[in-house]
Amino acid sequence: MIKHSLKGDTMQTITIDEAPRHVGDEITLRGWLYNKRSSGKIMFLQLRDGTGVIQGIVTEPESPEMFAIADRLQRETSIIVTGTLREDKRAPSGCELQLSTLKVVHEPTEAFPIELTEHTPAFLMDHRHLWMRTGRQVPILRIRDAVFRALRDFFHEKGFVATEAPVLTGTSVEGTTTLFEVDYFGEKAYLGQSGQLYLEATAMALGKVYWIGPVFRAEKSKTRKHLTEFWMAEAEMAYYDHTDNLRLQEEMIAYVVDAVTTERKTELEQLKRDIDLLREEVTLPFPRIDYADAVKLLQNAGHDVSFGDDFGAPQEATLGDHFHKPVFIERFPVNMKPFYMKRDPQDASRVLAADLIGPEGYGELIGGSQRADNLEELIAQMKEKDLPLQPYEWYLDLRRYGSVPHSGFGLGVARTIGWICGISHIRETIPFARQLNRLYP
RNA sequence: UCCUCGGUAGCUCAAUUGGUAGAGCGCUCGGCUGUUAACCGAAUGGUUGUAGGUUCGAGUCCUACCCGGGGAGCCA
Repeated sequence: MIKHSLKGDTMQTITIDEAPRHVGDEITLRGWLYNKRSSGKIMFLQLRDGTGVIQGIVTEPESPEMFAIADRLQRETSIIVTGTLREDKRAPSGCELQLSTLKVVHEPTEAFPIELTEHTPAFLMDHRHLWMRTGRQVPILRIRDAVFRALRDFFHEKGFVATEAPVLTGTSVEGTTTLFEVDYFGEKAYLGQSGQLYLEATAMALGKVYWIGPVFRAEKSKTRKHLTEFWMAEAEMAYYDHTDNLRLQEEMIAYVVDAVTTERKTELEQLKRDIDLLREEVTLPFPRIDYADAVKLLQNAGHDVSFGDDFGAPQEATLGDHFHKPVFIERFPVNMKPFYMKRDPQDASRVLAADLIGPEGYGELIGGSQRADNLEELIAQMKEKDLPLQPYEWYLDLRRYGSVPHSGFGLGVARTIGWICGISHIRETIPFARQLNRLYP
């Protein structure tokens, strides 16, 4: 609400999501014409403003001039309307606006390209800047906002400090083949694919830290689960061991789902998401399964996997279906994972790492581990992977000056949003997806 | 990089064995006082992805290339 009369009577400007609280009031709405239907001398204007869609009514006998103007308006004309709100079962949203004034702000010069009927994904992605105004896209992006806010609230309540990792880096965490290279004043630099190493340093300064930021992977992946630029929520905690790490992760997921299903219930319903199922999936604790047991489970389910294999999409789907919940796969063989993970003291062939596999086929939501904190062990692990020590001297310093047990993880935000929304492709979870064949718009 | 499917009107798709390229939607016009992606009627709309080949004749068959969808691998 922008202006409020003390008498509560005239010309309040409200947003559409506030409409149910203003039934009987004369109000102003500012938005865009989403669609138009008419039957002879009565016209139904579907108005959207980013918070929702509401129906406006114009009839010819009562207001012939306004009817004539409304009659010629195309979809996505920007308009400001005033009128009286009233309940009506026949209206799509349960209430509607009897228009008293209609002001045209801008009329489109051409027909709006996004029709309300079917389009191909390629066409929609080419028109992403316009597609995002329509249908499911508005609720999805509002849920994205709620997910980000829930993550920040969670970390704040847990005493974490928000921090940042640099996007431009001179070294890579896991190989340069998947890095975007940029020219940095004649030197090679790369767009960061993880903030983890930097967050380890920051955690030694601040205790518990997190950042939510973009990371970049130059992988030529063409799947519903991959983007080349995506947002990760990464956390790093001093004095947290592997068990503490998993407990924090599951609490975070449950917190986010609880917050989003409460705050964005309307949007989830618009997406036809089964909210009860979603809430049931995140009851704590999440199952934990040893990597070796996961291999056996998959073998019994008919998968051709053996110890030492990474799990592909079909295997992840089987695990998700088996538990009907997010499930931690823990203690992977060392050769499957990067150099910085801590070896399991009980079995040096395994690392204290866990991936969180989402239910319903959404794949890996989180990858995390306890980090190697002993200098000699870390150097030995780097040598096993043929990594040069020099670029990592600053990282090794963290093990030279007051090293402590510490753990962390990275959450794929887009995949999490895709799972919460129940949509099949994560390109719809970000305003402007960057993919193998997609750099426009 | 590999597998697979596809490219025909602005959009989504059809077109029999190789034989006159069509429909729905959108835009435009007309009709309808409760529409729900409204409905009904009319009109508009084409270098069939590109290049070459076979043929009396190619959207259809052949070759090469380009672009895209889905999936795999890799990963979050």
